[in-house]
Amino acid sequence: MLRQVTATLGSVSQISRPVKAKQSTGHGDARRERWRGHRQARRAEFVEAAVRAIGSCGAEVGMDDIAAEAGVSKPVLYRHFSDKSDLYLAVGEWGTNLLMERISPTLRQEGSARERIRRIIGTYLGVIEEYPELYRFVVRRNFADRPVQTDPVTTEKTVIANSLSRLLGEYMRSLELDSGGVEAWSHGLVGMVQASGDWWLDRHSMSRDDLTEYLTKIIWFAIDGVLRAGGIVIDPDEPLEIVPHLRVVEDDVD
Amino acid sequence: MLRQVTATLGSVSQISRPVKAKQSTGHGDARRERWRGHRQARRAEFVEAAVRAIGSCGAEVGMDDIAAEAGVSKPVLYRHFSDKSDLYLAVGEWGTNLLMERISPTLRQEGSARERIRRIIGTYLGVIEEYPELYRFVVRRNFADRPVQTDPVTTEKTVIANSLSRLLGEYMRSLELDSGGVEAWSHGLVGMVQASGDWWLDRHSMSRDDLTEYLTKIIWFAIDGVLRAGGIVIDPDEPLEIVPHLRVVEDDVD
DNA sequence: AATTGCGTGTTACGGCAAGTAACAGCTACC
DNA sequence: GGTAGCTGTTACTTGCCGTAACACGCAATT
Repeated sequence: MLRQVTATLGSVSQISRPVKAKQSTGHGDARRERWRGHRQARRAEFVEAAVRAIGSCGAEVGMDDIAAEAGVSKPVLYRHFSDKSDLYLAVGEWGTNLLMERISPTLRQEGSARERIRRIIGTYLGVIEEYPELYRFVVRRNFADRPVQTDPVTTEKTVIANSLSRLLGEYMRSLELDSGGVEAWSHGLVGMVQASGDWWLDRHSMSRDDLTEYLTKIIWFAIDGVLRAGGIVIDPDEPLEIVPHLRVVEDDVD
Repeated sequence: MLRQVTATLGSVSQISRPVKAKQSTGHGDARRERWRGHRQARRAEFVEAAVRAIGSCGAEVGMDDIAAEAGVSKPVLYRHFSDKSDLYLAVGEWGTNLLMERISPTLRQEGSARERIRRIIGTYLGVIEEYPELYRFVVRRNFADRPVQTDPVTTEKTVIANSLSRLLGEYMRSLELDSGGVEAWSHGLVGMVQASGDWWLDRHSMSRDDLTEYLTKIIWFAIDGVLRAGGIVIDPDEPLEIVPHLRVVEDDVD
């Protein structure tokens, strides 16, 4: 199960730090080429180890812990990750990937607008409930030393919010509505779900289904309001004719 | 200006770490009592120094920087703050306090529901725009070493969300609606505004007024939807008859 | 077959920032 | 005067990220 997800991680990693196409750099050497796949596999393996270490040690793992979990010593880790942030970022990608792998199929299923929202939120809450320590690790970021732009969570949240932006933007434009607020709304909605999940994870004062229902309700109202303001009324329980397709990271490559 | 805000900080600090009422503990000594006010003043002074240091050094200030800014050496700092988190928490409180000091008066003004929402959001965005480094410092938390419950931002966000909960809860109950989702919604809305602000601060891809307008719009739609679902319709531009009063931290003391 | 490139791995160290002795002086209560 | 509680210092320890230096293995080149 984990393996399947990780299998796709290599390509994702390429996105953040694209592999230099080093074929024919003077002394064209087949050796570097030969190892490339292996290096990716190794990286993924270490990311998995990190995920396991986070699960056992909690969100405050050190590099030594992760190295130990992977069964190697620290310098080995640093051959594959430039620094802690790099690894953390990879872990974040792993999490995003897992989340997307679970959300995508629900989007391909039939369902009304509200039902789709419900499934996305339910899936999200399910994931953070399943990996609470990983979630904390990713979300409670500790990168005071790094520039803001490279911050893992910001990056991951941005990825998700951007997907949502594209989705909403398409809808809005296809309905010929002003899409000026779409980006802000996307980031806002993502933040809303994240914050609620954060709070819920700490307190657990209601069931997951209840929270899912409450969030679905308010988000639907928000979207419905925007549509109504544009003169469009959609029945929340009618199947959607426009089927959305999430494009997560692939579009960002080229 | 800053001084005014800080003047109230002493009492806020008491909330998080209540001063042991040590009068008449065997050897009732007037000396401790005499210094108490002084210690609070000192703490506040250091918090201000920290805020200044954050402004100049950026969010990744060290304790040495702060000590230098305050014109003392590090151990002095540690006489007033048990550790870094303690100081950070105090800085967070300072920020929350500033925010609340600015929001409160706008709530006492007349205005429709939508206008009130707009003012709160606009004020919030104004504050984080005015203190971007401070904001990053507080929000991009780095406390992997501390238990989750004592996390500064969580604490501060919870404070705000709780105020909102009380506010919304009162409304809902006075309108005889189900208030079960109020807490989740509050945390969600706070997170939504925070996330949007975060994104906006990084990108600055639209004016503050535009973002305020977009957020106001979607939040109003959300609230309006909840009310309509309960059979209540409120004109967003009519003055509110039920005037809210924010009670921020005072209620948490006893 | 020998060399060379790129991977594997180790132990031990450097460096930076948080936090802590240990020490010394000042003021006001008792 | 003695002492409690503050003022302040320099110099240290600790912990963790990250690195230097060194050794081995395998396959491609020569």
